[in-house]
Amino acid sequence: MAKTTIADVARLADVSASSVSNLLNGRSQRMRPATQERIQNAIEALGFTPSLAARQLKTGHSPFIGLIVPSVADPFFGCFARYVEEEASEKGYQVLLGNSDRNSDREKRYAEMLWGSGVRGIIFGSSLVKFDHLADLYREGMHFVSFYRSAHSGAQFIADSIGVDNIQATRLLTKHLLALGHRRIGFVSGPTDMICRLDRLEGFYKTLEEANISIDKQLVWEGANGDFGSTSFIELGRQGAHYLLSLSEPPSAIIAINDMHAFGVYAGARDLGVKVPEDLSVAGIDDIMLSAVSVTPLTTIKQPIRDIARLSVERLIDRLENDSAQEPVHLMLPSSLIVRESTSRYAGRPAR
Amino acid sequence: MAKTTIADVARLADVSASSVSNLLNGRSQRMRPATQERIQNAIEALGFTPSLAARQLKTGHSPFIGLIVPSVADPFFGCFARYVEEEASEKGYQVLLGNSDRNSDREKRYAEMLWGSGVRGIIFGSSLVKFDHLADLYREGMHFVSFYRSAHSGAQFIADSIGVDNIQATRLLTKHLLALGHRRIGFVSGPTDMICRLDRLEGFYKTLEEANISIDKQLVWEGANGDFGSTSFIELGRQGAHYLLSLSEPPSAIIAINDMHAFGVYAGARDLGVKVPEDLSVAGIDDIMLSAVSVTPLTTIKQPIRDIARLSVERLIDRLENDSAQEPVHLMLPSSLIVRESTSRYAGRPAR
DNA sequence: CCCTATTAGTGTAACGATACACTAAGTCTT
DNA sequence: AAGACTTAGTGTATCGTTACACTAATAGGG
Repeated sequence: MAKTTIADVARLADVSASSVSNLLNGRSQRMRPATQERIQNAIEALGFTPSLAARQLKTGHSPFIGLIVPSVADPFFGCFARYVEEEASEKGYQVLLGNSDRNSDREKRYAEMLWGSGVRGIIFGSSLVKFDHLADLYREGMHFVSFYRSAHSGAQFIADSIGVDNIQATRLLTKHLLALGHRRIGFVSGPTDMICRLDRLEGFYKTLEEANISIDKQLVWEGANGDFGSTSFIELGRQGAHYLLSLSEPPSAIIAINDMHAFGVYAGARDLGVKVPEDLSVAGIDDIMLSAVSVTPLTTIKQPIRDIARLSVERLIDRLENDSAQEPVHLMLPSSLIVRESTSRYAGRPAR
Repeated sequence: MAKTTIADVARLADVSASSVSNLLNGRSQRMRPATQERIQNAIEALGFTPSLAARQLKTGHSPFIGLIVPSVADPFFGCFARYVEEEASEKGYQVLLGNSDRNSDREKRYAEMLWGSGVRGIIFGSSLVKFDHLADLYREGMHFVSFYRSAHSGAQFIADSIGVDNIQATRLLTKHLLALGHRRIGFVSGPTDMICRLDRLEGFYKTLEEANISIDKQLVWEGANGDFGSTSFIELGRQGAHYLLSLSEPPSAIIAINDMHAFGVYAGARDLGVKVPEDLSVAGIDDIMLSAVSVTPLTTIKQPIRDIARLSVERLIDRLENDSAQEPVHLMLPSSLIVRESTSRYAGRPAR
């Protein structure tokens, strides 16, 4: 119960505390194998584990990284969090989890708590358009890796980012629906406070333009801004579907900003007796686990989430350990269209 | 960039470091309001945050709690993790996340890492039947709160537990199906290495017995034990459905060990052209967010997950802060049956 | 107006590990 | 055999905070 210290080990092994410390820190070439073994035995006999607090106080860094996601209850971010934790754990780091609800105040408060805890690197699962709330911490020396924050943001500083090309993602989706004959395509985006959403919307608009289809702003549902945090993505998707399907000229296909919203669109369509895919094609982005096995398997864009998680952790740890003042890194991984059963050829009539 | 310390604050406010420390630790009655304000201003001017490492080294405890779940990628545990984080954050604690895949070695390794990091309390989202791998840490002084570990376990020690009555849960479900006329009821449990699963199975058996229905062990699918960790709950549910629906006398209803498995059963039924609920009734346990809005909304047992999370955090922090050597606490919260559309009256024929 | 309480602070020794400069032997080299 | 070098360690100050024992000054009571 009373904590065993390096001094206890030293006493038992009949060496100085310095030698124990040397062994612990890989300077084992500085002692004879016999001494090494004696220390090793003492460590095991006492069940000694070094105090991270003391170590951190002395060395100035801790084996923790922060992970801030909108909500780990969302399957996409839950999955991301899992891979991040797995990768970090393999590299000897532990993950401190925070849920931001995409609220910049919460992000800031959380990041500051982490700084106080000695954490010097944070992975963000979301990228708010506004990033300046973290500028102070960045200047103090905090490192950030953001899931998809491309270089085009006008922030006061630029963090590393890793993700997919979101413009390309919706381009693939839009082209797919156009090829199926759809001409009135709805878009359920929710609040466009994140860069990835802005880009997804842009890919959608661009592709329509290129196909010479006039853009009807009515077909883009951004949701109510107020109650965002408390309402789940599913519920938002449902509201979006209700809105779009109640238009005087409803769309025959809907792209949702992500798969959870798409499931909400399923639910909304079902509420109104609209059948997917017969009456309405639906497509999402993310390819969460459920999308493949839902009763109507969802057409979507697969994000290489495991790779993104792995690379994010690698990037962050590299920054942490070789505090290289390199240029920020922006990686864009390929994403791919996965056609399942939720999209079908335009039946020549509106959804309802 | 250079860390500001309590001494910097003291210098600026023209007081001793002790006074700053006193203010920081709520002993503000020991100084005049004017002094207090001077210190406060200095803290803000310098953007000072105390070093947790130093504080921890001195006081011996850290504002961290561990959370170990099978996988945060699973929506149920993701949701649990979110509520735990929220509650902990409100109480000034931060959450260190670990994914165990329900592997006791991983649990142990993780718990030891946490101990080394100064963490003195862990919340477990799963309760392996075997618990002894944590006995050493328990003796050293680690506190555990487990999601549902009832008193009946024959472990070397007993931790606090909070959860629902799982026997009651499957009793409600089984009675519901019996009332709908089902007599051959399948059960997709997956590996029964967790206490909650054992109890759920027990509730199922007991209720059948009470109804004088002979138990056919064939109807209980426990899955392959080997590849467990890597296979998702959905995939397991699907395999279970394939197995049960291919029996010479298939069941007309299936209870799944949780909602994710139930979605897997949906998928498995769909693979074989079996319609839910017309041909097959399906019920789950958990009531995750998706269950209410899936294309066939799922009949399930609602777990008061938010309350469980809240109480778990409260319990743990109480143990941490008032190291009361009280008796272990075992709380059982009520759960309730939620009937949706995935269960229907027995049609008088087997599923296929 | 002296003695005792109270108020408003301060000084110092830890907490446990580490890095660096140091030393006392032993080993080469020529 | 003397000097240089290597090996195998050790001593000590330090990281930033806190708890506790301490003190100086003011206030109150008789």
